[in-house]
Amino acid sequence: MFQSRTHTCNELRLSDAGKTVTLVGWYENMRKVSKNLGFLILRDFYGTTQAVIETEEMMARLSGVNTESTLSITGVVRERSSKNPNLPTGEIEVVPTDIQVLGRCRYNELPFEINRSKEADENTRLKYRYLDLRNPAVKERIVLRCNVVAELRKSMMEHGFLEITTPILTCSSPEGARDYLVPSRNHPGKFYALPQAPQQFKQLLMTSGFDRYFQIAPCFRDEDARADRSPGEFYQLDMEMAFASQDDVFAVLEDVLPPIFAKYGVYRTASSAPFKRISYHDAMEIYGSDKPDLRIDLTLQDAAACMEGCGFGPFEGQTVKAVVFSDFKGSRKVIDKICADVEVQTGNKAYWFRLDENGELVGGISKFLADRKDAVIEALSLKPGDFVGLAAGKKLVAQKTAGVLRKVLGNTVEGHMNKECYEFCWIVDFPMYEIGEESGKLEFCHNPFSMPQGGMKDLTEKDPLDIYAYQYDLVCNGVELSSGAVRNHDPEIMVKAFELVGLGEDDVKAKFPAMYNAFCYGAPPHAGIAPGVDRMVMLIAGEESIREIIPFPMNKTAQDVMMGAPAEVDPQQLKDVHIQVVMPEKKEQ
RNA sequence: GGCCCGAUGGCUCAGUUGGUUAGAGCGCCGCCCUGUCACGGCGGAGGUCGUGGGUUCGAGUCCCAUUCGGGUCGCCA
Repeated sequence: MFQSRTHTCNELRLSDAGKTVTLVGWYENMRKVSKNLGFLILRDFYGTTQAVIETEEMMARLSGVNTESTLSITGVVRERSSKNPNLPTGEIEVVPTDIQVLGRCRYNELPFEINRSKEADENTRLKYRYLDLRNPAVKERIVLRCNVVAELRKSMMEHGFLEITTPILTCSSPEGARDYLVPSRNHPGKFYALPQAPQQFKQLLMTSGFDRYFQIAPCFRDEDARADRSPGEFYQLDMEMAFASQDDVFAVLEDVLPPIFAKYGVYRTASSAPFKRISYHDAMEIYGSDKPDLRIDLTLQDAAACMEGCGFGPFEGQTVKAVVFSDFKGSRKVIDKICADVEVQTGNKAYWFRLDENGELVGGISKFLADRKDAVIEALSLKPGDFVGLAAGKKLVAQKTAGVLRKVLGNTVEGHMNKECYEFCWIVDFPMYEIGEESGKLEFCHNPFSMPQGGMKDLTEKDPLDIYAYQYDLVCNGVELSSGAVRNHDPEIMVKAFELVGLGEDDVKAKFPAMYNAFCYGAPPHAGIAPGVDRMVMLIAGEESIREIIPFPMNKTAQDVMMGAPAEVDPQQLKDVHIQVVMPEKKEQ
């Protein structure tokens, strides 16, 4: 019969010498030194402990037992004659009197070596995720996630927020991402949708009088993945506050997040309150991004004026943005790599030149600037040793490309980035409306729930494109953690806001019936935000891929290669929910 | 859907302007080793080079198509 362990594999110390103990865990490996002497490493969740095999009998117990089998080892703790100071249990070893195999590993070759699984092909790791997770370095990320989530909960509760769960089966939202649909058995032809976010429910909770709500909320969106965006499902620290302003929301997160980042992060320092606030307009002008990495001290400058008429085709009649990098030490090879990276990430070219130590413009597009050297130096305030990166195009394109160039430069070349910290900032004052690129008509910039700054007055009097929303983003180290807003709780302002984009009261009622109706019964002003839990843990862990901090991630194409999802289902199941599958036509050759 | 990169033993990778029998490290198997700890030594097994065409006397290498994976743009209120 299975005998419970007396200690974990990270517990025994020199003071335990002489005790009889039982350890359980995975047979990691054996360093066999002779026929009857070997050092077996047993690993459990907590750590590893060495067992010394020094009798024929015990060696025979392990004959034919593959590594990664689970074992129970009972024996006496003994001081090692040669200690290993690098291990917590390195001063002792267990001399077995009994070894039982608890769960046999049937394969002597694994898809990858457990302790090196992070080097293996990602699809193989995901297929054998249960083996990948045996790797302490992989498992550690999941433990970290647990700790961070627990701290978030604790801190939110301490700030007076109540965790309230909201429905997973709800209805399709007419705005935003593609929904995941769930067919209804009892209501033929009708569908539930998985929530893209608990947005409307949390606003309804405010209307019901719950003053401070939060939830570690699962969110579902059927959109394509990125390195920092898992497909299908993700978690948000969703929160909402009644009778609250933008500043009230900021104050809570400025209090909650930095201590957790500093405690668990790979970097031990985080911005303290208040975080820097940057308007959307300024962020695009100065950083070329609405999610600037403030660890990089480079900024964008306008270069169109001093480049005008220089004869370089891509600059003609375009906005030109420059990033000046002082004391540039990169080689030509590095410059080419930077330009190539920018092109991959933006689809647009980056250009450059340098002001060398002798005060001459050299490299890149410098030959186009020969006739205006002094003017360029003055306009961009250049000093010898400066590198100038450039991007051109329509205003937004030039800004975004230069923004990526700024980021790549800062990350690649030493001198203008202090990596070892978490720099938070708020991006505020987003425009309420924009002219849609495809439609050419006025559209909501972000979401229609936000309160326009200036309220009804601005909606009726101002040019819609000059109206800002109480809409904000939380950014950390160049990663967008969250959007949030002061919500529009006034049905009249809501209808007016919709009228500007050609919709009316009927549309508001049709799209958000519960919320509209609820707001007609006396709603509190309220505001909220929903930072992405996965992205926060990713930043805290210092991981580049979001898959490293999710226990069972899907691959890029939203498949679970371990479980085999998505999968076909039994025809009867389809019949039950009144679904007929129409396969897409195959492409003609 | 567009663009970029990749695919070579179980894992990670090398493979020259196309050239004879496709290599290395780790892992695995066998033997040796009485204090290892990334143990060491000797030997061994294991590869239709993602798939299908093509060019060529000859293709891992060049061309075309295709599949899969990753990154990115679109998309993500």
